[in-house]
Amino acid sequence: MTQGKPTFYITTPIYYPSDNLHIGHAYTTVAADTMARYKRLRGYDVRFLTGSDEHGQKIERKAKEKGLSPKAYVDPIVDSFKHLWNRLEITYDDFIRTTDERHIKGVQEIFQKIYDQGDIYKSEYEGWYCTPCEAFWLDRQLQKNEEGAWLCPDCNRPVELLKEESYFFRLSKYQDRLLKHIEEHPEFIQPASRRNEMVSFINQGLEDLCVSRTTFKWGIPVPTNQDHVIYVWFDALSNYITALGYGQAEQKDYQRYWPAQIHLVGKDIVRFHTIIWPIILMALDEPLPQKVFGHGWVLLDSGKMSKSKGNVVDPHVLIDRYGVDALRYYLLREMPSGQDIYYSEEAFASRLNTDLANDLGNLLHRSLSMVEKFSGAIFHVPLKEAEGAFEQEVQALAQKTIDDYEAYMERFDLANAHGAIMKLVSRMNKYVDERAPWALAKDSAKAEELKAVLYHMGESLRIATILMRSTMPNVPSKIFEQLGLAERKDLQGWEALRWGLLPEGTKTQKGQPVFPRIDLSALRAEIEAQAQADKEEEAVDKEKELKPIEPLKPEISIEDFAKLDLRLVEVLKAEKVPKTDKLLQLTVRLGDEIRTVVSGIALHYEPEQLIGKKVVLVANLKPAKLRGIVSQGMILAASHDNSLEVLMAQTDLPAGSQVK
RNA sequence: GGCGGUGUAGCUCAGUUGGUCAGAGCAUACGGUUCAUACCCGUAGGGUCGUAGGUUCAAAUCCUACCACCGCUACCA
Repeated sequence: MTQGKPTFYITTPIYYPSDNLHIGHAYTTVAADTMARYKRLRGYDVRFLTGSDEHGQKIERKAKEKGLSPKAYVDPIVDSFKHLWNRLEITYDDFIRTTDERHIKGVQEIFQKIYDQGDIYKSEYEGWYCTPCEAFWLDRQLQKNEEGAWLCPDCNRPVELLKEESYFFRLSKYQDRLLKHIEEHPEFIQPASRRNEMVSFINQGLEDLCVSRTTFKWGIPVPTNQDHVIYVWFDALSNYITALGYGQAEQKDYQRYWPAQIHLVGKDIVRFHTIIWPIILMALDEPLPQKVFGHGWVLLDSGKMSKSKGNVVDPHVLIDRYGVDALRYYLLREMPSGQDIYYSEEAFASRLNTDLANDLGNLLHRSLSMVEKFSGAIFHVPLKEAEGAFEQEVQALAQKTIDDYEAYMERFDLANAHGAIMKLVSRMNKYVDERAPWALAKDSAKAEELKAVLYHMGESLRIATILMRSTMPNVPSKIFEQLGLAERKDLQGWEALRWGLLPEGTKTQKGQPVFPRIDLSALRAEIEAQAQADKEEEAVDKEKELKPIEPLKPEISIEDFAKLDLRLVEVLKAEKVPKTDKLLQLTVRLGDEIRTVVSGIALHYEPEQLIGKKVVLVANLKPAKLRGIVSQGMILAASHDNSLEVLMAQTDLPAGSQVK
């Protein structure tokens, strides 16, 4: 049936069901869907995959808190994913869950194969683990906060030191091959800035990757060792091929669709997709995907959107308010290729008004009004002689628009692809003005010219609407209907992207405007009111809220504590360490001894605020060099989130007093 | 600290290999039109193209230094 057609396999990341999805996820999936629809329209045999990444300690814990099995906890969340994708009219061909039997089987096959050939080996892993992020971090990746606790570089929460027997994947063995591949295939990592980052990352040397865990159970067991669970990236990335049947009995789809044309991912996970994943495939001796495209983030004024910050924008609300077509258009039109955008509802509404309501919607509406008034609601094919320079220009631009759109889409430059369509629409509005059909209508000698003008308006709209079909699931068919082409499916497809197909006698059916204008001033007022309400609510919440504290460290004895020698010291001098953000160099007095201490508190204290104060020093800490300065001890401070306070004595105890 | 990137009109940004490159869209002001969803069309705004040098007949476009911001990476007792 579809034999012989070129295939196009596109994927989104599989999303983690720990919270609701926000418009950032919506962007990724809408972008992939638009590309999938575009390729289908162009006649490709498309396979579009999305899914959910359901394993891991975090899910296990959350489920336990709710008294549910992990699967039972995750099921409704996964349903909510599918519900959102349905509302956004995402036409995925397959939705893979990492809890699917097919995936589990496939991952175990993959793991076993690589293990058997010696690229996975058992060793012992000791490392810093961030529970919320479910990630181990290398020493050199960690950040240290002001009181010396190691922090996760991702979420800035404290990490724990864990030791366990683990399986390791020999990334290092494939390092050179990977680098060579990246250099020989410049299109493999897009955009180029990401490629450069990955190249420099690889050049620093890859360390073998820990690919199993024993600290939790909720995952895919290592086939030959049930104490171990296969860890996140090995599990998650494999979805792209297990969904096609890899490692299972039926591999027809794998034969057909692999390698993928594109993995669309957020820029934060480019590294995993361009280093770990290709190396897994190399170890399997399978071909690599053609392209990994790392898109930017949808940002809010208050910072990156993330689940933990809670500042999400609910796509459902936006769909209710503006409709799916408008939301999809906005996201794709505004996000510059590979860059971030700042989302605001006002910008969204403004874009909707200018592009869709004023330009496209209004062009349709005014065109049909004129056809009704001047031509009895019928399009006529004009005589060639009636076409002048303006008509030539319009026809040429229509063809250029098609070419540009296709060129941009091939480069995954969705913003410019949509911009190209709007250029045609804008030109047509100007064309109407230039040709003034209402004037032509008054002169019976210009009847043929009038036909030509109306025809060019209709034909441009038909072409622009075809180009919008990949983006907009609903409105195009309404436009075709109003143009009188509802029954002519043959004039709505990619093969109909040629000038002059609008048939003689087409009867228009003007309807309601397809994109109603948004009242911006009302919206601004509403946003204002909402912001005010949020603020008040937030203030109340803040008072009530008891944030969970960081987990306690293991118990110690009094002897352990006695090893610490804490002393009160007087700060004599304080100055910023040059070329650092966080470091202050303090000169402190301990009895009659003068010491230098470097402390990472510059973000919270001006040097003057500390001079003369009595602070607590870990006096017997082994000295260490920081930025070339020997730090003889460490100053104690309390911190929470982004606030920090250095502990100070309130009375006039002498410098050198013990703290215990 | 290393590597890379960015800094152009009020806002968002285009500007290939140096010579109509000083631009587009939005916003604003004024004018026009009436077919249209107070829409569309036109005109204007005088932005030292981050700063300071340099190369060149000629630089937003090349070089150097510096400043600011961003990304990756390292460091942060």
